[in-house]
Formats: sequence, structure tokens, C-alpha cells
Amino acid sequence: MSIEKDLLSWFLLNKRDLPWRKKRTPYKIWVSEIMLQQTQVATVIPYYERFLNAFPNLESLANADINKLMKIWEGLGYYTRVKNMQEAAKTILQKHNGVFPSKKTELLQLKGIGDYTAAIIASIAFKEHCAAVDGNVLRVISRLNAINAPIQLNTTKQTIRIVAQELLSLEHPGEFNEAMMEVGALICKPKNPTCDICPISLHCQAYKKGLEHKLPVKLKRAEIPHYHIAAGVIYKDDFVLIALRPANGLLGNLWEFPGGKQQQGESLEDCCKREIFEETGLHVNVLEKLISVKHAYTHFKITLHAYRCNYISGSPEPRASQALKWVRIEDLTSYAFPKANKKIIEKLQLAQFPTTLTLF
DNA sequence: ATCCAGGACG
DNA sequence: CGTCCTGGAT
Repeated sequence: MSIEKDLLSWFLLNKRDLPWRKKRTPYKIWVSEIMLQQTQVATVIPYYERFLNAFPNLESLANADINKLMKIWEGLGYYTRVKNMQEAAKTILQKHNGVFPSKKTELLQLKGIGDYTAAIIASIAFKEHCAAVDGNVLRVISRLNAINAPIQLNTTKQTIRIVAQELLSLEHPGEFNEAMMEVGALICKPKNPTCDICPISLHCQAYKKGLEHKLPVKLKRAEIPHYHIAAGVIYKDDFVLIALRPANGLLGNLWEFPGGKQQQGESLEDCCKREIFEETGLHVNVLEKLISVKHAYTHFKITLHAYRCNYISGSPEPRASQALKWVRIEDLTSYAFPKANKKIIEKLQLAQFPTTLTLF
């Protein structure tokens, strides 16, 4: 039997029942694929449902308020994805008369759509004959052909893309692409691949040679730096101050408590006071530490130390942010924050309970 | 605690 | 080629 037949018949019986595999439209496929970039299926599912409820079509997405968009995306990570989606939605409305582009080359012109996403949309929604190569497919094919070159290298990826395009089913390109990824997700996993139940193990060079645990070859990552960040929860009566981060760059368009990196030889308290003045122009007293939160990004990790502060003087000027705002603790949930900041907020809201309870 | 998985873009 | 995030496995 051919790889194509083995793969497609397996897929028919074994594919997962996922929300974005029901009544498909180009718009919904697009939404799911953007969310699934660098993000696991289980994480995406609740976001997918909420997003489609809030923004059921291109018009609602194109016209959405950015803060509402960010709130829906809050916690999903890689926040430029949703900003790019809104731009792409506007482009489709303005340059394609609101009709979703059907060619891979057109899709590639849209913000946030790269080679993989263009190929998967074109092949599923419009049956274009193009292979969609994501991380799963890179791994599956590196084993299938026993490719013994580091998977991160562009030359290796190019080789694999060519193989993927040659393997691709003529009649069912979309299903074939999905089936390859499904095998990668369910069977041909990074660790402990279950070759005994793999539909294409008889075609697999790595399996034949007993190399399935050695492939794909990976280069080791460089060491990443660790920073300590001090942030202030600045109280003024019943309000605390939050800052809206710049639209571009790390955690763009998300809110946070003002703060920043600790410098050489500086105490965390001094750092907190300094950063608050630099970013807001406010003078504060730094009181007790509320919580320390560890968080790892791709190319560095942080420990975020949150301090309770008291407002002394000055009027807030957004010197390093788009905006500053005094809000009540109970209203913090209306704003989109990064994960590390959410943990501070949880702590604050827990701390509210005892004061409330003493009223009884 | 540490490592790993997962696409697009300037 | 460095920058973007979080969750899950080990």
C-alpha cells in the first residue's frame, strides 16, 4: 500500500473531533490556524469558541476595539498574532471585497500568514496542491526518510518541504496535510513515538533502522539570561496604577504594573522606586513584597517581584507606555494582562477577602 | 528546577 | 537570525 492510502484511511478512523473540524469556512480555519501557531490544541479550544462568539466574521474582527481583542487573547501568548489578524481582516475587506483569498500566494501577502498557514488554508479550504509543513511534519518526515541533519537548519527544512510536496495526495491535499500532522501529534511524538500503532511505519526508514528515538537531530540551545524585575502595585485610596505597554514588541498592548529590570548592585526596593519614577513620574513609598513570580520566555527568564507601594506625590505621565490608569482592584479583570501579572492580581484579590470579611 | 514544543516576522 | 509566550513533560 502507498503512504497516501495508509495515511488517509488511518486518518478517517482516528482523527480527533476538534471544534475547528466541524462546519468549516475559510474564516474559521484561519482563526484556528493562527491560534494553533506555537500553541497546543488543549490550550486553544476554549479561546477558539470565545473568539468566534465575539468575532463571528471578518467585519466584526476588523472593527473590533483593540482592548477587547486583547482581552479575548489574554493568556494565549504571542500577542502580535491577534493584532496581525485584525490587519489581515481589514485587508481582505478592502482589497478582496470581503472574499477570503483562495490562493496560497495571495494568502502569503496577509499579515501573520506565513508559508505553513498559507498552505494549510489553501489546501483545506480550496484544495490547492500545496504541502503544509509545520513542526509535526518536519519531525515525521525526518524520521520517514531518516534525515540525519539538524532539524533547525533552513537547509534541512527545505529538503523536508520538497519531500512533503512530493508525498502530497493529488486528490485530497487538505486531508493529507492534516493527516501528516495528526500522525505527528498522536503517534510520531517527539519522545516515545508509538511506532507499533503507526499507519506508515512500514514506509519509515528510521523505524526500519531502529533510529526513531535518535531522530530528528537537534542542536542544543544557547544559555538564556535570567533577569530580576521589580514592579509596584501603587495604591492611592481604593485605586492602583496600571500601565499599557507599547503596541509593538514584548507583550504589546497588554496592561501591567509599572516596573523594570534590576541593575547591578541595586536592591529590588530601590529598583522598584527608580522604575516607577522613570516610567510614571510618581514618587512612592515601597512597602512589603507581595509575591515573587517566575516566568520563562523564549530567550530569557525573569523573576517578577511585586511590591505594595503608597502614592506620595506627582501626577502620572506615561513616559514608557501608551497610557496610565488608576483602577479599582475588582476592575483589574476588565484589562488584559500577561500571565506573570495575572498571578499578582490573583494575590491582590485574595488579599481583599479578609478586609471584606471583617465587616461581619 | 529545567527543558521542550510550537510559526511568523523585521 | 533574534524576537516573540505559555503549558506540559521530565
